[in-house]
Amino acid sequence: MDDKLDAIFSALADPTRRAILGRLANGKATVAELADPFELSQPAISKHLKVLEQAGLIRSGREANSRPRVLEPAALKTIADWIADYRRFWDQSFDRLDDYLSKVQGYEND
Amino acid sequence: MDDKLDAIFSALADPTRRAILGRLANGKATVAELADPFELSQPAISKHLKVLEQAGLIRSGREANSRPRVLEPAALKTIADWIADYRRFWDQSFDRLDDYLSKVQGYEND
DNA sequence: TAGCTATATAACCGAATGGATATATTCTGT
DNA sequence: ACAGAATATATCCATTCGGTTATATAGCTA
Repeated sequence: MDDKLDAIFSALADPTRRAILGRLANGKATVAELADPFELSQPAISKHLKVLEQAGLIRSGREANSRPRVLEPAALKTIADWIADYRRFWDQSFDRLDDYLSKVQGYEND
Repeated sequence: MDDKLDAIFSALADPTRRAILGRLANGKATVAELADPFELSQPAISKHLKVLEQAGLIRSGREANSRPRVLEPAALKTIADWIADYRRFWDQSFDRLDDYLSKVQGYEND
């Protein structure tokens, strides 16, 4: 599971890959369509797509001549769930904020 | 802002660093305390801490001889907000799920 | 079958990453 | 002022990463 988080977070650490996901949020797209906005070679895009696919963030289809990609939301949920464990640290509605602030400001609490 | 996301996601892409954040969720800790669970050299831990700090995920304090670290929740919120834009893709309550599924399964929709 | 289109794979390169060991810095206590 | 503790910085090394160009593969169309 740690490996899964590693792969997802590091896939998301690249702005090109995040932009690709953004495009796929509008629906499936071919490699050429995904490459279009970037000044990168086609193989560079294919590499990014492979990273995203191995992280489980997208899937490849098959359609005539092309291999369209679609978003795979489960992987995004995986890290959303991970982050949710920290939500109390910024969201007042978890109302542990006071405890947290006392720690940050160095008032002893152990 | 893209740079900020790059730094945060890539800081989180390492299991040691995520474990350090997990420890800091229980309150501030010294470098020695943070290093304790790992079979890594002290400088290696200091490097990880620097990465976390430059991503804005933690802050350094000063206390007698030591430089305790505390969690900095704003950075986590930054990526939580980023992910929230995709929430509709897995959360039924956003009820665009049907649209999404039709795309995934390749039924034409453009 | 030949040629075109869409995409993948291979080989290579420089920069960045994650680790180590050795050394420097800073504060505490005597 | 000195010795020890806590931490940071410097240097080095192997590996990974993100890009390139060149080439291979697969499907479509004439």
